[in-house]
Amino acid sequence: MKPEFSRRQPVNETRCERCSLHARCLPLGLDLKALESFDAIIERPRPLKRGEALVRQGDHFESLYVVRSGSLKQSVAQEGQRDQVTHFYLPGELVGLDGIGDTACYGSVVALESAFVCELPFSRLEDLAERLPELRGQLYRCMSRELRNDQRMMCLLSGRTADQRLASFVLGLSERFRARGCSPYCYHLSMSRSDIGSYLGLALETVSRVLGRFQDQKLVSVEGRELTIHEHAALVALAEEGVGRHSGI
Amino acid sequence: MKPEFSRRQPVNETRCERCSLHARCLPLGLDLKALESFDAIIERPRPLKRGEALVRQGDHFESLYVVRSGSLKQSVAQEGQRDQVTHFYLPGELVGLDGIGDTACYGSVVALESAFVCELPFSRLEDLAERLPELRGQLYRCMSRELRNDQRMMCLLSGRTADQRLASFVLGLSERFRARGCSPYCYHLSMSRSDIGSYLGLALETVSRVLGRFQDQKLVSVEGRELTIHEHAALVALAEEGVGRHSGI
DNA sequence: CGGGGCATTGACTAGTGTCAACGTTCGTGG
DNA sequence: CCACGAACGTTGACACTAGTCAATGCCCCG
Repeated sequence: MKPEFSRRQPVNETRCERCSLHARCLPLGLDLKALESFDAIIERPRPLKRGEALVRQGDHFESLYVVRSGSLKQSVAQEGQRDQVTHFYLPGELVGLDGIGDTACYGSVVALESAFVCELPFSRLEDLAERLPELRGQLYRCMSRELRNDQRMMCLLSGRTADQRLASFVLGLSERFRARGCSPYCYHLSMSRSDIGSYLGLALETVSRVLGRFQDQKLVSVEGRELTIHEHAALVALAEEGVGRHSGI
Repeated sequence: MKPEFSRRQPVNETRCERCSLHARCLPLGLDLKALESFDAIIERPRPLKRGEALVRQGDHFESLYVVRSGSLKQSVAQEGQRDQVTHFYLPGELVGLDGIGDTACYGSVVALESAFVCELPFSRLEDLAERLPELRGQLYRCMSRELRNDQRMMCLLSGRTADQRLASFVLGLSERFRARGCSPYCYHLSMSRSDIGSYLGLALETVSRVLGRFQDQKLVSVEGRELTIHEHAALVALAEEGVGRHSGI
């Protein structure tokens, strides 16, 4: 019988060395000795319940976090405007990079379901990076990758139709699940339609309608939050289709 | 008579020590000795003519660049879709952070007018950062700041009306000019309406119409590419107004 | 002087947002 | 264990923002 993560003492389970996310996590490429030093600065994982906040907008920035299990969303509150969801985080992803060098955290990060995270106090991470060139490189790479992701998102938001946005979203999650060894064709949406809408710049009603349409067209099946992809290629074609908004070719 | 930058031998003019952008540039906070090491790795500035490319999408990533004068835009070409403008760069700003850790440059960067840039070969910058903790910190801070900017942009694109986007855009440029010691109330737009539209996720006709409306409302004057802000406060109010799209409060 | 890029303006319309009503699921507490 | 309420999701009707297409004018450069 496989021991269930949340039932066991988390302390031992979280040694990086033994962590199943090792291959996709920040310390990628560190040798064993370096990995141990890295391991030593991790604050032992914090369990979060659905809806619980990991950081709140405006909190003093102190740490990065890596998702170990579960999923989270980042959202920013603006001037009497509805909260805007800016990121979803899956296991192995790094939370908080946008707070570096700023006093306060840019947005709130909230668990979408039960989750565990590892905390990396940034000052200790910086000290360690001084001695470990590999770690430094990894940090740069992570931030840069995030910059590229954000830019892809900007392109998505400014140039594409609702259908294209949702196709990209569904495919993006699929890819991220695949990379984690989960099924890329059948997965669970831990976020609400409203979260998806906020993230994609659409009304939640539009999200619902477009997913319904995708289902009618047999591209996917959606049952509540369970999503199955039937026509991957068609979704890709849709997402990349030349005729977005202000297309002009 | 003030010597004009572009007429003099650029080699001497570009010593960081003497550079007027010193206070807003990457080596901020380095002591004199460190500054000299930093100076030593800079490839001497490249002049660019309007429309000339600094990097092309897909080029092998090798260097970061700092704008010394003039302005540039980054744009990414996607699958048979019109190019999408993702950034405008003003003097002192760092170009290319999104290429770190990737083999290829994410987008093309093109001069919007005559411009000079300093080239920082990344491998040499990394070596130097090993010895200079201050420089490391600056790099992190720059990347993180860019992450925050991109996120602000994502919020703008996904939640706000055309009027709000343009108000934010005009104010954002104003702020950036102010920080550089230029007039925040009267400045030159080096980009076309089409570039602005692409950047803001609007049709160029919409940009033109909204700027026209702002002018009718006496918020700004626009004559070609010369822009004057008359009612700063009103623009701020407009940009922050709670009723964007899918507002719901 | 002519041409090409850029900007403006108008007419029309498609795509989404908004509002509203209703259905479904889940969790809580009696 | 069941009943209730709240949160979430779906669907329809309608309105309106912003995109598209098209015509025209302006300005700079060769």
